[in-house]
Amino acid sequence: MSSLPSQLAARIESVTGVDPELRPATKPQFGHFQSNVALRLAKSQGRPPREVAADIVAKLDAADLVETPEIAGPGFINFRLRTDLLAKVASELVADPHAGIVQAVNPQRVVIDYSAPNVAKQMHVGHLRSTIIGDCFNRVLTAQGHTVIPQNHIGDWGTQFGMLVQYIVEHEVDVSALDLAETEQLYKDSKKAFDADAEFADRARRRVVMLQGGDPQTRSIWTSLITVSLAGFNETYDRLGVLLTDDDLAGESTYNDDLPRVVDELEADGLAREDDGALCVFVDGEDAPMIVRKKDGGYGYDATDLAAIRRRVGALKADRIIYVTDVRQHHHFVMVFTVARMAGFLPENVSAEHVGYGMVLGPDGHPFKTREGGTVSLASLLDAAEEHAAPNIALAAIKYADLSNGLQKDYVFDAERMVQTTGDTGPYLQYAHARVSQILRRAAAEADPAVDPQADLAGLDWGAVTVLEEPAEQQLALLLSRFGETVEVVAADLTPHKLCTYLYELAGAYSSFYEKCPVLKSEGEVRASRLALCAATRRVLGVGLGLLGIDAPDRM
RNA sequence: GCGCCCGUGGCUUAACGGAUAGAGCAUCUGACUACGGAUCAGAAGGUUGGGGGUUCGAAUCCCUCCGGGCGCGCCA
Repeated sequence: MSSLPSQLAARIESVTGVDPELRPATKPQFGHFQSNVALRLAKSQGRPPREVAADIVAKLDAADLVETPEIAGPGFINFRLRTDLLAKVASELVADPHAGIVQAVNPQRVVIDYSAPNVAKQMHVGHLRSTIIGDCFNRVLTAQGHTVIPQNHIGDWGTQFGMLVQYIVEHEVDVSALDLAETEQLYKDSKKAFDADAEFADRARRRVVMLQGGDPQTRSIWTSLITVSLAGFNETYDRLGVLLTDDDLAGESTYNDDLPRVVDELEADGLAREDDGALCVFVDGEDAPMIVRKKDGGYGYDATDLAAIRRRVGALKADRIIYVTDVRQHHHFVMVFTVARMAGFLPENVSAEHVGYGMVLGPDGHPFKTREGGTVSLASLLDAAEEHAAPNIALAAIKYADLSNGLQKDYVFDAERMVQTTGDTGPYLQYAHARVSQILRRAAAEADPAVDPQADLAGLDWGAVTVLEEPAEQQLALLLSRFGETVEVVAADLTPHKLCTYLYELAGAYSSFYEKCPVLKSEGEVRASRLALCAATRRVLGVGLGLLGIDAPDRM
């Protein structure tokens, strides 16, 4: 069942022949939805816009959906949904297993590449965004009925491991006894040795060859590093409350064996050729080539990403691939997608999108660094927020702050502002959810004193919304009806901030309703209807916050 | 040098070519024997960086200038 505006839009289009571009009304006096279709058609028809509009309204068959449309201003057509329809939609939200989220007609297999921390290093600010954003996409697309295949492309391969393993061998370190912070220190020490000591650097390079060749001792140490790292990552994922598990791991090393074959194919197809010692793919319109094999015979991340695409399309059977990395890599992915298309790794019917996000900035407005100039660990950010609020609220604050603005913009990490419970913040939404839960809890207890106050409120039967007399009730019902269409847009455009805006408006509409329309103190049908409206609000707020990866507490 | 992104009230920010540019914070007024005031109602605050152009209509599209960020062959 499609959303109300898409049903209405279809009816209008059957009259006009073109997309009516139905949009939520910009102002309450313009009704619920507006269309500018008459303005656009006026020119080609050579008639006054208002006349065209009147013609459309006369031919439109939608009395079961909307009141008589109004023609306003230069020729806009304003629509107001029937109140009984709004009541019906709101009533159905509570029992609907999908809470109004429209299920995909053609479910896809969607690969989402996100998080991607580096082995032997703690997760830092940069990983916060990738992890939170990717987690949100995962939840939204899953809720629509798609099969999401998360891919955690961890940095577990490359020259740095030669350096690190060599250092560990020479200093006889027992990796299994270390935690992630300690391996990160080892990494820094080995880097220092690598830069300062040419002989060590040579030994490190030979160690890379041993790693790739499968030398048992080297592999054993490498495996230990991964084990220690995963323990650290999983601790962070657990704290962040994200869906990633070890099943989603597909690090760079995964593709190691594919690289020669991938590159050979490119060369055989005539796409790749040697230039200045390196094997390159030149792309029209790009001044620099993609280097698929380095001068020294090694492979870089271009080759790895091509191999990953090939596997995601082939073995994982992806219909859509989404990459969540920082915006600076945008051009890299444009190149990878282009070359993958040229090589046939990425067929036309599989889409590939790069979602770039901006940087997290420190209080000074510059990229977040510690006082010593090092990277800020993700854990320390969580600690900072928890100084101001309980863990589940602090986490909501961080996630909401991260998701509520356009993704590609940088933002300043300001813990105190994020945890504010007033205004456009995560805790404000949680508060609205807690307040609506309180009303339902009290109503349940009044109806049956034996009811467990901790009972699952969603499991109770709250009846139907039958009365929408007050403007505040109508506005709340209208917003509830828009949940499905909002999720559709967010899933298509990968724009979580639109879901944030929606939920904030919903929480605001509920707060206004809460002030103007007593629920428990009202009587009879009005009381029953308002309780049902509360139940629907609680459900949509809860499910909506869940799509953002944010906890919706019944009390706080 | 080439390319991409950005510039919206004091601050943070929304707006898929449409009506009077919409919010939040901060500021100022109101509303508490309260369904949890962790709230609500309201006020004030904007020539959307400047200048041209296209359009019935531009924050949005095009040109140009100014300011800021990022990326440009063997790091990922």
